[in-house]
This record gives sequence, structure tokens and C-alpha cells, in this order.
Amino acid sequence: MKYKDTLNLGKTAFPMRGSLPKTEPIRQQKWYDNDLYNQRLAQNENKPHFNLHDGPPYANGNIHLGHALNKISKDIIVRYKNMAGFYAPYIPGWDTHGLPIEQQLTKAGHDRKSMPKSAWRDLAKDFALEQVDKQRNDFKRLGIMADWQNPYITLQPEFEAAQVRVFGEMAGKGYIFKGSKPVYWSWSSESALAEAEIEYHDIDSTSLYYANKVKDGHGILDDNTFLVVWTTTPFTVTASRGITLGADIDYSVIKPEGESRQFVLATGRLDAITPLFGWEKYETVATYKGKELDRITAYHPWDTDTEELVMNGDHVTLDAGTGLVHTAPGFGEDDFNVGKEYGLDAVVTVDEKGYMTKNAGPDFEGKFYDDVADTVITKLTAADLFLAKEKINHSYPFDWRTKKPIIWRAVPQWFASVEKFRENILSELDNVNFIPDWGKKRLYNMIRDRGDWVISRQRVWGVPLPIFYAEDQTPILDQKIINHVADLFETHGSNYWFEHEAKDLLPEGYTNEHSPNGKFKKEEDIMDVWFDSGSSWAGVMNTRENVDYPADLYLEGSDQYRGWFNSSLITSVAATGHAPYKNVLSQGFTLDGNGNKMSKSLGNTISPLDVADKMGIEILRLWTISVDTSQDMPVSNEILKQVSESYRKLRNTLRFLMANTADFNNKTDSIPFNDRAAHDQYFSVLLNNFVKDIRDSYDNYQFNDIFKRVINFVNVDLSAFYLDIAKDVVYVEAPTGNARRSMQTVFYETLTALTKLLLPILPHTAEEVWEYLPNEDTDYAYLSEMPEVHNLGDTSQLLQNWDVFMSMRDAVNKALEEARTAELIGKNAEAALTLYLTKEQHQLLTDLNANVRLLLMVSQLYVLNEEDATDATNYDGWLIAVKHAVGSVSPRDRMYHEDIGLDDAFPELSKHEADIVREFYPEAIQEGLE
RNA sequence: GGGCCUGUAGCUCAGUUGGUUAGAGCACUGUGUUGAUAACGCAGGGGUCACAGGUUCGAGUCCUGUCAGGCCCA
Repeated sequence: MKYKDTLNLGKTAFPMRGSLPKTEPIRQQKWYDNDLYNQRLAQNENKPHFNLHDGPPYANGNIHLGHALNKISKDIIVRYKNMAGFYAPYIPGWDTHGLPIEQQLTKAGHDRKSMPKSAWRDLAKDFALEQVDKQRNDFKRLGIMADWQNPYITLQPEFEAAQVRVFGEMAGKGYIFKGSKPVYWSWSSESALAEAEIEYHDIDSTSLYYANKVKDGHGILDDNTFLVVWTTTPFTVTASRGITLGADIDYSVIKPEGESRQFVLATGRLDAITPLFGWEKYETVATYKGKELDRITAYHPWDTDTEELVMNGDHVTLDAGTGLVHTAPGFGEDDFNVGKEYGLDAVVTVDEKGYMTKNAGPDFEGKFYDDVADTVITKLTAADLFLAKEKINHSYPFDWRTKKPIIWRAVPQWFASVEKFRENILSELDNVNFIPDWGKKRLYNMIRDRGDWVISRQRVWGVPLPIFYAEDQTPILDQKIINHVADLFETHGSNYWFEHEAKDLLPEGYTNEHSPNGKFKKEEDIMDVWFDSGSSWAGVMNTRENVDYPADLYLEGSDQYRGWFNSSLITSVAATGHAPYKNVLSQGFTLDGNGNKMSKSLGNTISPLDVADKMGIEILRLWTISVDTSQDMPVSNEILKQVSESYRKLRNTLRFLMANTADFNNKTDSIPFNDRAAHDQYFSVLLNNFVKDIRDSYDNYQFNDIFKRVINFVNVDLSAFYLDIAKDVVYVEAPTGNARRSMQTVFYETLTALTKLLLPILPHTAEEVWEYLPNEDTDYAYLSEMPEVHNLGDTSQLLQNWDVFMSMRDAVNKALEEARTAELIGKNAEAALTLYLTKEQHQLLTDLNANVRLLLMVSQLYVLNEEDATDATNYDGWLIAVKHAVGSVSPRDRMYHEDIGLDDAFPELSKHEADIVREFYPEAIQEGLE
């Protein structure tokens, strides 16, 4: 018989390496086949609810690292909550309406204008659902435990209905109104365009300089003063209603030589501009800041019944022009915004085909907008206000399909009046907890500073605005009618709107005083997609039975302060008076290894599916808790490699624990806390505190904290200390003896606690471990409960004593290392250690009541008084002497003993070992040992 | 240009109300084991705390500015 066979060496088939890319998909299939998601929920049925409401990703394109971070983070939380006493469903969502999908259809060769709107929408729907399927498969590969069978999708009839009801609620409160706003307008395709449908080309344009005579100068400017403006779009002069100045820009009033009039220009532009007008010499009469001239008025160049209001705006620069910006609120976004602030009308003088309208005046009506520069010059010259014209070459937007230039043009739009309930929103924010806490400030500022919400879009693929027009064009915004439409959508889907006439969409027999003939028209615009996803609290929480409103948690990237956090808050406060969430957790963006933005064009992206295929999704999941997700996070192969090293350490540690508890039955072999050896009690306390800390970190969503604590616990407390000393117990001592069982009890508790605590993060690995734990009651680790924190009484003195011991151990390790370097010893077992202790140090060891020799892994330990130290060295306050051990080595425990050979049957074993072998391996007496 | 955020060892992170020679884990180097072995232990090297001013007896920690980077706007 071999000495080795009388030892209890660890044994397990759990592989050191996980082969994750291969094993994960198999394991996941098993979860999904066995509906583990619903099994867990069924088990939690009567527990308090926890509702993490999923923000819907847009159903287009491959999933990227941001998706993965988001879904994994949510999965970690939901899995933890389900194992920690909550009923926590996870209903994944998708955002499916909107322009990008229409563009995909165009790209695929479909022509929107060649088919009815409803047919186009059917194509869009099919495309969106395909994308949902694809993304769903990819999300499942991330190991996400969610209700994949029953996601919420914004194109689902019940979702659309809920959304329309939210709109109805807002309409009922008078929050919806019609206004107008400039949009990119393509006269060539007679439609509004989105940013993405525009391309820029350099073109030559005629720009004009002209003057506006002051009307009311507020006593600062007299009526012989003229404000000089510049425009690159002459046709917009017909709709000019203001002149914008920079509040802090300096303006000069100058009198050119040979001129009787005075002119105002930005001081910083005088040198560049005056030569154009032939003003070689001029006299500066005065200078003012833009803000001093605020609200002065001037005359429109030719329409002298119209006033031009002087305003201050941030968009004024001195890069070009005169520093005074001719402002036509109907023909520019900046113009519109500043005009709105000052209460100007957004006048539009061009029709949808690009021709000037009647209100441009008789000289312009009927002319194409781009052909009126000469007319404008003629009119300016006639009024003696024309100063110069200049050809400029600049970048100008074009319709990407017709390749014709576009214009900014105000068109009627539907708005949600944020202004009317802004204060409600802001005060609701005080009831929301933000993680990180600056999120509240960020969202607060955005809501405070934002304008009304333009909710209409001149598109096809979306939820129609459920508004009708009476014969006299009066819009009908009646909550009852809107709810009627919602009911229709709930049954038939929103395509019903496009497939039917207004009369079929209105309640039967509906009449309205504005429609004496009973005729109605329906609105053609659709809703902004942010209204879709922003209504998800209603679309999901109000339509599904197993989730509560408001949600416990919204968790998204920090871009969603502008997006979903924002739109959800607005619709929810508007409709219900309350925020849709109690907690908002935001995460940063993934960056490359150098801290730069990831982008396809830079080629520095990392695909989560690639990571899954090459390293295993567990590595990416572990990565998500290894970084501070409240900030931006760098990711690189080097970083992932480091994470995979951590993973291997975790895996090996679990493996060691399994190997050494393989012959342990927790139900029959466990040793109660009070009967455990001192070191086992100590480690039990460490484990208990560890469980508490990790659970606290989960409860507070401090993922990074979990990583740090787990890594430290596993490396420092477990691997470097407890498991290291443990080998001299679990291998050597009697297999069923108290010393070994005591330690195995702690091993097993540690193993199961670690496995459960890691499960939300490493579900595949945890389930793999679970297969090696035959005495556990549940089929899956995920169906078990998180480890409880035990009350072990006041352990502070015990921990304090052990802290001192551990610092002594550090000192001893240094002493042993020196002895090793001096080639006095090789391994610790070759050492005989002498400690010369002070009274306090003596007392400490007495209080520990532990086997210190064992803990230091030396063969012999002598404890003497400090006065007796002659050849000792002081290591950090500990007097230590190292000598080579005496006696001879036992081939079984590889320690030096002075009592070897006392048992005749085992001449090479110590007495203690001989007793063990005699009792547990009696066959060795006959066979002998070698 | 504005709102919000970040910059501590090669990497990921701690650094508590400003207070002694700035910490941890990984990686690295050396070394011991070879009964966790494509593992494990021990020891060690490594940081002008982005930069520049300022407040203070004293600043990684507070203030200002600069630089670099990110999200969202304009």
C-alpha cells in the first residue's frame, strides 16, 4: 500500500478549465427548455415584488457591448432578487417604430411611394419582428434569464393601445397643442426629412448685406441709425421678423464718410465688412453690448408695417456676417428658438413645393424660392437699404434621395406642453433615488431647460396621432374619442388607422358642431418614437398582471437621461402625476483600451458574441462587475484577459473546495459552530461577514464592490491562508475525525455560499458546480436561496485577535523567506520556529486557543519569552528565530517528527499518524507502506 | 459654446470629515513546492496621485485654470 493511499486527497471530476464557449450554449438550452425562468418565479409567488422595468433597445442591428453590459447588469440584479426573497419578473422589451427601420426598407429596395401606407407598415413590422428574433437569440447567448416568450414590443396592439391612452390622458388635461416648428423640408419630395436623410454638398450662394432702419431705439439709437444684417438665404427676408445679437458681443455705431446715416455692426467685424460697402473711412459714434440693444425695434426693409425685434441669442458668432443675424423664425431652427423666447410668429412664405406664397407679398407670390434673390435686391435697392452682395461657397443640406437642396421650413406640429407641468416633474424627482446620485442633477437640469416636446413626425412607421379634424379644420382632441381609437388599436393594431376612413375610426354616430355635414379627416402624422418607449410604464406595468407601477428600478446608459428616463418621466407625470420609477441606475459607456469611443469606423469595437465564442460569456459577465459602471469603462483584450485570470482563480478555488468535500455529507457530517476548531470558527466568522458584505453590495447595486470583495476573499482569506493550512488537516487527519469534519463543514458552507453569491454573475459556472453537490435539494443552483447571515454574537474581539495573529504570520513568513534564501530550509515544513513573545503576545496566543504550529505550517514551534531571545531577529515587532526542523520526515504528512517509529507496524510514521492509519487503513498493517 | 461626469502603480479598483514613509488584487520578477499541478504558497520591484497655480502648519483629498477623454445638447 502506498502512503498516498492513506491520505484523504481531494477528488473531483470538475474540470480546471471551463471550456466555456462550448459548454455555455448547452447549459443555456437546458435552462430555456426547462423554463427555469418560470420555475423560479413560481417558487416566489407569494413573496414581495421587485420590478425592474426593461428599457427597450431599438430593434435594428447586431447587439454590441453596450447592449451586453445593460442586459447582463439587469440579469445580475433580477437573478439576485429572485434568490433573495423577491418575486422579480424580467420582461424584456423592444422599440420597433421609427425612421431607421424605414431606411432599412428603402435600402433593401422598397419604394415607399409605390405602395399604400399600410403595406409599407406591414413591411416595417415584418422587418422589426425579424430583428427582435435575432436580437433575442443573441441576448439569450448572454445567459439572460428573462421572459423571452412574452416580451413587450412597442408594435404590439396592447402596447399601442396603452400608449394612445396615455396620449388621451394628456390631451384630456390640455397638455397637447398644435404649433409650428421649422423642420428640414424637401420641396422636391414634398416632405419633411430627418437628419439621417440629409447629405451635405458645397454650393455657391448669393449672400446679401442690407440695413434695417431703427424704429424705436429706446433712446439709445436714433431713427437715423440702421442695423446691418447678412443673409445667405435671400428668400427668408420676406419672413424676417427679428434681428439677433450676441448679448456679450460689442457693437459699434459708425458713421461712414460721405454718409448721412449711422450703421450698427459688430465691432469685431468692422475690418472685414466695411471694405465690402466701400466705406474706406468711418467714425465710431458709440459702442454697446448686444444686451444693451435688446428689444429695440426696426422696420422691415420694405414692409414697413412689420416690425423687426432686436433679440439676444447664443447662436450669434463673429465667424461671418455682421454680428447681427436676420431672423426668420419660420425658416431656421435657431431663429425659431430665439423667436419663440421673444414671442415672435413663425411666418412661412414658401409652400410645400418651394414656391413663394401670398403672404410673401405680390412681388414674390408664385416665384420659386431660389429665384427671388434679384427681386429682394431690387426691393432693397428701392428702399436704399441694399449694401452689398457676395457669392459664397458653403456646405448646404440636400435631400439624399432627390439630390436637390432643402430648406428649413416651419410646418404645423403637435406639441406636448412640458411647460404646463414642469414643476410637477421637477418635484417628482425628489421622490426618486438616483445611482449615481448626480443623475438627479443631470435629469433635473434637462427637464428645467427643455422646451415643449414636439411629438408629431411626418412619417409612416409609428403610432398614429389619434386626432381628427372637423370640416372647418378644428382639431378634435377628445379623451373619449382617443380612448375609442385605443380600443380599436387594441383589437386590430394601429394599422387600422391607415386602412380606414375617419368616420370608421370615430365612435358610431359621432357628431361635432364644427362638422355640420358630418365629415371628418384624420391626422396623418405619427408620434415621436420617444413617446412609444416613454409610454412603456403604461404599456407594460399597466397591462401585465405580475408587475407593479411604479417600477422599482430603471437601469440604462447615461445617454438615456435625454432619452428614456426623460420621456418616461414626462408621460408618467403628465398622465398619473407620478414618476414611473423609484430608482434610476445609470451606467457609462464602453470605451476602447485607450479610453476612446468605440466605433466601427475606428475598428476598435469588441463584439460581445465574439467574446462569448472565444472566452465564454462568463468572462464578459465577470468583467461587468470588475469595472465601475457608473463611469465610462475601457474594454480591451488585455483587460478581458486579466478578467479571465480572475475567473480561473475563482473556478480553481471552487474546484478545490469541491474536491475536499466530495466525501462530506452536509446533512449528516456537519459540526456545529461551537464544536469547530479555532481556525474553523475564525473562518466561519470571516465567511459570515463576507456573505453580509456581498449581500449589502447587491442590495446597493455596487457591483464593483462585489468583485473586489470576492477576489480578496478568495485570494487572501481562502487561497493564501485557509486552504493552504487546510491541507495538513483534510489530507492528513482521520477521514471522519472531528478535526477534518469541522473543516469540511466550513469548506462546504463556503462552497455553497460562494456558489450562490456568484450565481447572478456567473450562472453557468454556478450551475456547473451545483451538479457536483448531490446533497442539495434543488435541481438548479438558481432555484436555491441566497445564504443567510447568521448571528454569531459579538465577534469583534475574536477578529481583532486574529488580525494580530495574521500580522504575526506576515512576520513569520518574512523570517521563513529569509531562511529559504539562505538555503536553511526549502518549504516551511523543514523549519523549526521559535517565537520570543512579550506578555501581551503570549496572552494573544493563549486567547486564540489555536494550533499555531499548524497555522504557520512549520514542523516545530517553540514559544519562549522575549527575555530569552539570543539569536532572534525582529520582524515588525516579532522576535523570531528559524532553524532546521529536528527529527525525521514522515513520508505521509511530509512533516518532521521526533516520535517516528514508535509503532512497530509503521516505522516511518509519527505516533499520531500511525494511530490514524491503524484505525482507518488496517490493511496497511499487513501490506506494509511504501 | 452649455449641462453632467472622469483622469491614483502595466491593468482593474480602494483611499473615509484634508493629517505620519499613498493601499488591494491581478500582471511582472525572484523563489519554494510538485498531494489544487496548463495549479498552489512566499517574498520583492513598481506611483512627481493628468498638468499648473492657489487656500492651509499640512492636499490624492478643498478652490481656480489648463490638458485629455466620455454622454447629452447647442
